[in-house]
Amino acid sequence: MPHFSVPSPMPRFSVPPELAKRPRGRPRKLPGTEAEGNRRQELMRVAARLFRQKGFEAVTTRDIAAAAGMHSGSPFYHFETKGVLLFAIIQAGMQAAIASQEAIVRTAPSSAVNTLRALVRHHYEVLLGPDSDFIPVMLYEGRSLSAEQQAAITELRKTYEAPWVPVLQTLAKEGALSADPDLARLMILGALNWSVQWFNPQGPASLSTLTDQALSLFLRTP
Amino acid sequence: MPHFSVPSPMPRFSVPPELAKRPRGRPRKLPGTEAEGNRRQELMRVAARLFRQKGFEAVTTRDIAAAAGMHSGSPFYHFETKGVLLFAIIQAGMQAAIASQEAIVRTAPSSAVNTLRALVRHHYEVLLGPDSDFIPVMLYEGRSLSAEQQAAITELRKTYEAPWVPVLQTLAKEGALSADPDLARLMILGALNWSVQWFNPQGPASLSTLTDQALSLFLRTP
DNA sequence: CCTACCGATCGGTAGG
DNA sequence: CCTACCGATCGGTAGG
Repeated sequence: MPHFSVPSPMPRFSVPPELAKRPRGRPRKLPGTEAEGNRRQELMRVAARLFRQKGFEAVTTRDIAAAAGMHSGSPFYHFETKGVLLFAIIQAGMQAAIASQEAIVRTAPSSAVNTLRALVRHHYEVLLGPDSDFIPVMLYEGRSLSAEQQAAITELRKTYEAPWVPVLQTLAKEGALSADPDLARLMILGALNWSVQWFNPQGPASLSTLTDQALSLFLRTP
Repeated sequence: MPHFSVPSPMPRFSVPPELAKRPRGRPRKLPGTEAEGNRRQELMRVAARLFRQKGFEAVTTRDIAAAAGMHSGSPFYHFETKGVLLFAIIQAGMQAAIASQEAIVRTAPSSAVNTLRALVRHHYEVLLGPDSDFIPVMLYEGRSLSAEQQAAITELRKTYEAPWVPVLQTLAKEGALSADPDLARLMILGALNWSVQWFNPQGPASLSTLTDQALSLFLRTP
């Protein structure tokens, strides 16, 4: 007699589909079930970190589940598909970045130069600051979204970039910026976004240094 | 009697491994078998286009085979693994870019500003010109390489960026560049590399326009 | 380079 | 959220 009894597998009959129907999937979120929202946000946090590190396609839903301390099927309780999870991350990241940027623009508009400085500094924070994986995921994994999802994110990007437009136009008029403001915006944001590829938080350059150097590079201050 | 005879499947016996051994895989390339090199390059070309469009992980070896007009197993006659194919693309792209850049630097060194202009223009060509998928694949898919492969590519990148260093140092000394030359290099290359994300060949801006605008943005020419 | 295949893995799901 | 599973697909391979 073996000490451990092997659990005899229940025979699985294939259930006729018409009898198998019953409501499934995520129940509507009840107000007050805070804990569920916490698990959802935890999933987004760990998934964003993995997506940033290895890329959306290279990360499996099992990786994500394990990183969140769940079993393999459980992420699908919170997100219908892996793609919906990616979209939730990117959308939340953009909404947060838009909100914090707006707060900054509202409180620091002494001059066009200083406004640009605040925008650049904030952008670096969003890209490179602690716990900031959502925007890098948008920048480098947005391609994996569906066309409709991409269109929605494009709208958020326009909203995010909107405050940059008048500032760069003003600087061009003042002679501090010597390029077409629209192209300058694309080039400046490109220079900043690329820092995700090489920035080392343990390195010598701080976000303040990067901001100062970027302003020096792009603007001619007399 | 059915009109079409169903091919009776040959029973497949599992062959004892010690009897199944015989030389397999890519035969050594004989000198003169030009056609084989052509197929290999064609595979690299179509794979690079697909990798750029959809990302390395999202492209299957079957996609690549179909795009090259082959059957699903045939790419593995030319490349041991999908990863080796990616590495071949990136390595070839870097070697070609280093060679063409060197030719440019050798023939146009009238001044530091003009040398930078030639470097920028050449870099745009490599990123956005016709049939130029290899470098964008390096920029955005290099993460899928193994650590050793990445180290090899990093060496090639250093070689590629080497001519930029003295030019930017000279411009800084001349007062035409107002930022640390090393950070400036990272930011300028970032601004250029990001153009892969938004540049539209059918749009209004030509590569010459981009080059002029970039120089105006980064340099203060009196 | 084709044919025919395999083991592993993956996103996702039924049912609880 | 767990258990137990499935169909599809994927990179890769033996043999020719």
